[in-house]
Amino acid sequence: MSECGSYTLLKKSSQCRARLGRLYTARGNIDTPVFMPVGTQGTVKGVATEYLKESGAQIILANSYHLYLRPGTEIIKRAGGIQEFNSWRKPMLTDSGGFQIFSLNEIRKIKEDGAQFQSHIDGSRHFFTPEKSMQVQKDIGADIIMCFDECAPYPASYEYAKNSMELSLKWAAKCKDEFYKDDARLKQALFGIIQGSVYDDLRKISAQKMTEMDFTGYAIGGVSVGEPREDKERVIEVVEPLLPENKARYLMGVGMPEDLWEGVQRGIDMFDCVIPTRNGRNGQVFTSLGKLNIRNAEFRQDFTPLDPQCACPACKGYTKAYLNHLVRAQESLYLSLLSLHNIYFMINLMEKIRKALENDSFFEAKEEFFRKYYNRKS
RNA sequence: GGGGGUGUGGCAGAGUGGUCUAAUGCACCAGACUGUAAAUCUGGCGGGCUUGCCCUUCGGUGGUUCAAAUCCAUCCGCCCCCA
Repeated sequence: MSECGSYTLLKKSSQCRARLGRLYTARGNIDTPVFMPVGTQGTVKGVATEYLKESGAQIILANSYHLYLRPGTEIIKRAGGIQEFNSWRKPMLTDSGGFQIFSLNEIRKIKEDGAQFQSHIDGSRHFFTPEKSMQVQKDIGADIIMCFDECAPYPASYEYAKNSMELSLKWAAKCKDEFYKDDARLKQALFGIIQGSVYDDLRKISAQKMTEMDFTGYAIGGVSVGEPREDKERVIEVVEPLLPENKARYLMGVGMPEDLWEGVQRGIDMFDCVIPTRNGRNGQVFTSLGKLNIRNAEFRQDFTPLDPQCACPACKGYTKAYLNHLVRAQESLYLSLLSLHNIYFMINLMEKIRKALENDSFFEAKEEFFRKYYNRKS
C-alpha cells in the first residue's frame, strides 16, 4: 500500500518540464496536473457539494485557521473529519494558517515561536505555532496538510525575505517533528513550503533545506502576492529543478488560466486558487473565448450561453441575458451559477492540459487555447 | 371656492445671495480581484477641447444685484388641508 500523498510520475513532456502523474490518497487518487478549488471554511463558497462533484473536481482546500476559529476543531473531529462534516468524502488539503500571516497582517504579530492572531471574528487572541497548526490540521483530518510558514508580502526587502525564509525553515522542522509524533502519516501527508520571495539565492537555499528534510510533497509559497509575472515564473524555474522528481510540486494560491499553463510548463503538478469563486461572485466569468464581466451592458440582450463549450449548469440552463439580470437584481442564484461555471472552466482546462500531455502535445494545446482565449470579439 | 406648501442632475434628496457642475444614496458605465477578514473594492457618471480652461445646467419667462439654484414678479405643474 502506498504512503498517503505519494506521487507516481506517469509521463514527462518531451517539449518542456511538464509532467503527467498521479497522487495517491486514502480517499482516492488524483490525476495531475490538478486544479484544487478553495473552500476556506470547509465549503467552496456558493457551491453545493453535489454540484462540485459533478464539476470533476478531485480535491478541494480548506483553511485550518478559519476552521479552528469556527466551528472549532472539536466539532469537526466529532463529525468524523472535514470530509464527513461537509459530505465531500473525497481528498482534501488544508492550508496551515501561514497565508493568514500575510492576509491578516494588520491583526497579527510574528514571533520566533509562531504568530499571534487577533480573531477577525471577535477580536480574541490566538497563538499559532508550528505545533499548534499540526494539531489543528490533524484534528481537521484533511488528506494533505501543509507546514506552518510565513507567506511574506511583496515587495519584501532581501533582509526581510531572508529572515522570513529562515523562520519558515525552522517552523518546517518543528512541523515535521510534531507531525511524525504519532501515526497520522498513515492517513495524512505533510508538504513542505519553499519561501524566499523573489530572490533566487534564497529560493535555492529554501528548496535545498526543505528537500533535505524529506517531506511527502513540496509547495512553492509566497507567489502571486503582487509580484510581476516574470518573477513568479522565474521562481518556479529556479526551484523546480531542485525538487525530487518522484514527489508532487504544488504552486500555492495560483491562479489565472495563464498561470496554470505557465506553471505546468515549468513542472508544477498542483494549483489552488480562489479566483474562480471570488471572481464569479464579482461577475467575472472565464470562457474559452476569454474573460468577460457578465454584469456589463453588452450582455443585457445576449441570449446565448456563457460558453457554448461548457457543460456546467449555468451554461446548460441559462443565457447571458438571464445571468446578467440575476447579477443586476442581486439574486443570490448568480453567486452559485457563476462560481460553479468558473470551477468547471478551471477543471476543464486542467483536463485539456492532461490530455495534451498524454499526447505529448503541450505547446500545440497551449497555442490553441490562447488563440481562442485572446481573440474574443465583443 | 378658500388657505398652505412645493418644483434641484436618470430617481430620491441636501443646498436658500458669491467658496455650486451643485453634498449624499440609488441607478447607470467600466475596471480590479491569485494558499478567501471580499456577494468586495476602485474609478467614472452635462458638453467641448489645447486637460487647464471654456461653454451649458437647479420648472418657464422677465427682473433686482458687481454676483442668483438661492431674492422679486408672473406663468405653468404637483401636493396637502378646509369647504
